[in-house]
Amino acid sequence: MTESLDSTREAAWRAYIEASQRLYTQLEEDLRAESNLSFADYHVLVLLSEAPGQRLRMGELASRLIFSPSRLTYQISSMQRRGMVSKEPCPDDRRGSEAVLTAAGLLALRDAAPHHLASVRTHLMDDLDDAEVACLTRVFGRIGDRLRASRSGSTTHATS
Amino acid sequence: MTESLDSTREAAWRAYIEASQRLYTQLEEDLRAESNLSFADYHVLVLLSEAPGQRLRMGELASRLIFSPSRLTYQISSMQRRGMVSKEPCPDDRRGSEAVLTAAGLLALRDAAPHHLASVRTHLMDDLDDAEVACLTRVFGRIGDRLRASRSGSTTHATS
DNA sequence: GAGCACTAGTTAAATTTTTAACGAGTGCTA
DNA sequence: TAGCACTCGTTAAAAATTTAACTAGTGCTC
Repeated sequence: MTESLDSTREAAWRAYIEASQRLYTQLEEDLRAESNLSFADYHVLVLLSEAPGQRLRMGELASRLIFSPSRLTYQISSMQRRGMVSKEPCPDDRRGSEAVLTAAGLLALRDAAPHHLASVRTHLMDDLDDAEVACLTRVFGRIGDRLRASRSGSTTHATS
Repeated sequence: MTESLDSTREAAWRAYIEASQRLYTQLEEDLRAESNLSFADYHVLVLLSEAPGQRLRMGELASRLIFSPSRLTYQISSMQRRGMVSKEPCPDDRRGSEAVLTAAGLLALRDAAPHHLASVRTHLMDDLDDAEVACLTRVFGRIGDRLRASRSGSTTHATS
């Protein structure tokens, strides 16, 4: 199966894909153990806590999380059951609704954050020197930008 | 929420986590569109194709895929239904079984590989210069090693 | 201002993944 | 060689995710 990826790049690809998977698994496990939150829960809490009014439209939240609409509906209603967010109809667009961070949600985030960030440090960041950090930021920033752009363009018009 | 991760590293972490998620989503989508395979299907096919006798013990396969045992059972039985693998009892250990690549499975891999690798190139590798490739290999190789090691150790003995 | 294409989000069903419990086999120890 | 702790992998039920309709609302165009 030696096709179209030189061996240097293939090694990079394999190292990346394996380590990413392991890292994600480990972070989820730590988060669950320390705070009883999933990675998605945590991410929702962070995004809402940073948003003006600590609230976001469902669609906006979905696109930032890279979640499908229906997945987000499920995610938010689960967090609603657990008291971390509430949902309010959107004032200017009666189709829409917004997810709002509750006091309990903010509390949960404040409790979880130190552990989670420590976990990110131990499993990833403490291993990296400054040049490597810069490299990751540059590489993944660029790739994220390109993917974000290609995805927003692709639905609208056909390939031709 | 400024705790325990300096802003440079926080930026790296955010860029990484977003781009990784987007990349994974994009690759899955491409793979499914071109070959009607999931990322997991493809990965199983690669591992089996490279294994001696094109066969692997369930446990071995699970640990390489970073899958839980039950998830692998499901994954393999799904691929079995689609004719890509078969399952045989393990000769030396009557508890065990091995997954074996079928001719159709190998065919499916050969069909899918060029498209998939092209997709890895377009969405990731073509953007990287040699220094960046080296950086990724080094960083993720190291992190993967550490996570692999910590995980195998952790079940056996307690923290003390 | 009626018709219509499009957007926002939800719901229902099917699929996948996790969690927990289990059946069978191994291999050590007494 | 009986007992027992442990491993291998599967199964069953619960939870999460995807896929495919579908409801309601928007905002154009005529």
